[in-house]
Amino acid sequence: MPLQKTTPDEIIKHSIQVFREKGYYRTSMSDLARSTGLTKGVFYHHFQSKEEVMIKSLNATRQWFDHKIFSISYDESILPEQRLNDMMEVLYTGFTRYSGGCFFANTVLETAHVEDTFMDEINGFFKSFENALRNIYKSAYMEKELDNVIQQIIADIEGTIILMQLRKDPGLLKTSLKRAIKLL
Amino acid sequence: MPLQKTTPDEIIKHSIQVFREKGYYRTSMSDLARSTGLTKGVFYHHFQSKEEVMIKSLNATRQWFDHKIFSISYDESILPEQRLNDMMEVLYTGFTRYSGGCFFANTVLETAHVEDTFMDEINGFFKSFENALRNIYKSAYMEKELDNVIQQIIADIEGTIILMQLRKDPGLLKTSLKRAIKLL
DNA sequence: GTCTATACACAGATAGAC
DNA sequence: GTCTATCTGTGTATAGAC
Repeated sequence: MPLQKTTPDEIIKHSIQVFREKGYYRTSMSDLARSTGLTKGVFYHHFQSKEEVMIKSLNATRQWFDHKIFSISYDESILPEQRLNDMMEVLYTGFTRYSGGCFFANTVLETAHVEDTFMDEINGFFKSFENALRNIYKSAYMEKELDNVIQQIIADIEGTIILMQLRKDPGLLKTSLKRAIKLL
Repeated sequence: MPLQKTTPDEIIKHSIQVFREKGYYRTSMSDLARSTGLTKGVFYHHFQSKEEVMIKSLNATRQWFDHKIFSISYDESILPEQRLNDMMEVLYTGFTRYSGGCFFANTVLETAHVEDTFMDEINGFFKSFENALRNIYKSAYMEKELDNVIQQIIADIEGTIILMQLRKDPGLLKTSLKRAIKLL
């Protein structure tokens, strides 16, 4: 079994960070290759196109959110209030530990009016986000009002992530997440 | 007095729309020229660089918001509730009449981690937005809570504009603006 | 003033030496 | 597998004919 210096997973991990910061169009294949210490030639040995790297980056990020964050919502052994607290805590880390804000929001704004190549992955993320919140807030709101509250929370968080990057102040996100907790 | 086929104002007006939809980096000088029916050569006769066109586009948009929307907040001859209603009505139009969402939010996410060329214009817009809201909500909230409410409203609106473009449903923005009105 | 041609850099992607 | 060289397209920007 031969040793492999660079696994696809490792390349994707670095690519995610570059895409998050620079965006899809502004990121070049050289940028992606360099971020893992590879040359373009080697990089193209692992992936066929920039589009493929992007889709796999979005998908890996989506899976990370599903497993590490949204899954908390469905752990019935814990009280809803505590689940929400835990989820918001990890959400904060997910959006601030590395720079670049929300990978999916960035990609919507960048590509929505140019191509719909990435819409499936993006829609999947926001559906999961919605469902996770819905599962927690459903006990506190009637069906009609529930949609509105979920919408408000996600909008507040995503909007705050914009302001956070503008002001370079992660503290803003903390207060946004507190507003969400207050709504339960 | 010679007739001029294309005024700088007209070029900027078209450029704004292209930038809003495609983003700064994805937009080429050919795109900008074509949007006003000019060739690249003529276009470069009017503007020196893409950066210059972008800054003038942001600035013109900022002035439009100042004059047409934010100014409503300071018209003391009208009741605060009515001023807020009017402002939200025009805000809705400003963000939905043409596609591309919020020019400034788009540009923050696209450029914030690449260059700070446009940060002055962007910061100016959000400061004006904040001040206009502050002037209306100041009577309803104590200084400490006021900041939080303003932050929440802007984040809600900007976040909703993302979701609106994802779902292609302008109705979402209507409900977001209603939430803002409810907070007064 | 307007258009054509073009310089130059860099993008995505491929070929082929080692 | 890794690297270098290269193809092809397109980007920003400029020069110069008309």
